Amino acid sequence: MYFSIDPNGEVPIYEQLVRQVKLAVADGVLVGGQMVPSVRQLSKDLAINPNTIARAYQELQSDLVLEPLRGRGLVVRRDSFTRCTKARNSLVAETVRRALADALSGGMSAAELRDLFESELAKQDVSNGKDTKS
Amino acid sequence: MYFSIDPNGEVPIYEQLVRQVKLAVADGVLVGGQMVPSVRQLSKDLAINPNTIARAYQELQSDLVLEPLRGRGLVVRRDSFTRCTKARNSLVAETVRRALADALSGGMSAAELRDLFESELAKQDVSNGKDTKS
Amino acid sequence: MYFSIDPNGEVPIYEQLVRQVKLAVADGVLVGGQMVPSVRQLSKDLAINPNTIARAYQELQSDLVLEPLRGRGLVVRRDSFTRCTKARNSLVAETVRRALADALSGGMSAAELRDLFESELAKQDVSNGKDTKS
Amino acid sequence: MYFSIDPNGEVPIYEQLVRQVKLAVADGVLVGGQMVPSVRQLSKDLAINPNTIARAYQELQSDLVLEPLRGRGLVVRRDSFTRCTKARNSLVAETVRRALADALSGGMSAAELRDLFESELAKQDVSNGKDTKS
DNA sequence: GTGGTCTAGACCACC
DNA sequence: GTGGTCTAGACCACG
Repeated sequence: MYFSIDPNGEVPIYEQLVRQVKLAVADGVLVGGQMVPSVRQLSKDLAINPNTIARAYQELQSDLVLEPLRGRGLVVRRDSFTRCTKARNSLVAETVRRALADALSGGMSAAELRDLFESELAKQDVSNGKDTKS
Repeated sequence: MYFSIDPNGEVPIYEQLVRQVKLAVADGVLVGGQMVPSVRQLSKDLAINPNTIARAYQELQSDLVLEPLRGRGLVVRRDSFTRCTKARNSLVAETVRRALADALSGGMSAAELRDLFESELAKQDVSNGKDTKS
Repeated sequence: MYFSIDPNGEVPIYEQLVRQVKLAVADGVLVGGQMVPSVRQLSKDLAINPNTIARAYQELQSDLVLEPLRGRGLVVRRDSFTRCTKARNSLVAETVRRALADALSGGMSAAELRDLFESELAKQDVSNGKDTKS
Repeated sequence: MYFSIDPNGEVPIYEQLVRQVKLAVADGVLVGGQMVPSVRQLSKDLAINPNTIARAYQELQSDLVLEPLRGRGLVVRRDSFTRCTKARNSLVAETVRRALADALSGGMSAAELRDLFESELAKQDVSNGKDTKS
């Protein structure tokens, strides 16, 4: 289970991590009870400062997604699947809402918008389709 | 023609302004040759620091949306409609793309996603319907 | 409005700050809309690293006690009084509960416990009485 | 005589053990000369790392609560009852003091505080009453 | 001026 | 080994 980080993107690194962990839980890639990579390990793998990883893990704890096994590491909470699914839904809904608001206030018709949505969906769904189908 | 600014939102105030001007041009609410409010005027109307307005207008000039009318203010460039429409399209496309990426990597099915999109579209399209239809 | 920090105590500095801010809001010393000292200012006043202050303020934001006025600083949210009062109550209740649990499981009688409580209350209430009464 | 450990609580496991042993001595559940369970035994019973048990027992020896019986294990010192009672008292007093400090600095009135104390006392005293009385 | 992010490196407690 | 805390200092975006 690995994460892909864009250190030069506009969204902070720690937030990319937080989001990806939540999405992974919602997707079922990370399941309750499973350990996440240690701070030091991830730090090496992603070539990112340990403090940045720690901050992401910290936020995931206060969001009740991870919990500490003291002295041993961090695990995904068993009750976090529902929470992460909800988080995913509101995250996506919010982004969709922003897209709609911009589109409509910019005079884009509902038809154009729907076309754009479907074409983008076709692109991304295909590329992920193989994994999803298996 | 007024703008609605959310001073506590996550997107910077100056960027909200830039975006709203571009969307207004794409929508046809602002047309070539039309003057935009003066920095001082907008600053009072929106209760926002004049520097922030100035920064937005400056960016709109370097984006070739506005141009100065020597000593009299700023006007919408006559060739900016196409440009703003393109900007709107790529802006919306980008947001849609992000929503799709998050949704799919979080295990949301294409069907769920489409439902969410349509329901949000129904909400916002209805509320804007009157203006759009005219 | 100043805070008293014990840098050598067992509780982390940033948490002492978080708690004191919440208690100050519950007490009415900090009211909605009021600005809190800037990170740099507090950092100088308390002789504490700015990052530590920032972390406390960060937590206070995610706890919906503070909100940013972008570019200008942080203010107490107008709806945080109730929240902080509740936080105070559960904080105190939790501590009392722990004291009771230890006392009873250690064979201390309810009478002894009540005496101890009243005597400590007399001590601290007197010392704060003057300020409270005014 | 068994201990109840919360491995995810905020207080370290070894300290929970130390405290519970002292409280048991103060309560009279553990008396001078009595043996405590072996490290290996407790480790299995509580599903806790033996090192953690060992650390707690070590601390209890340096606190003069336990003493080794050469080659046979650890026993409660005959003079430890008074010591543990004092430890219990200062432990409880300290916790009460912290609760009071937080309550008063958070604007909670002495009356509210007393109510809270009595209600919590009623709860816990009732539930422990049967055991205590027997 | 404000807060936010990231890096670097040190030290600690816990298991 | 694990995470947690703190310090130091740099850089950035925002108003």
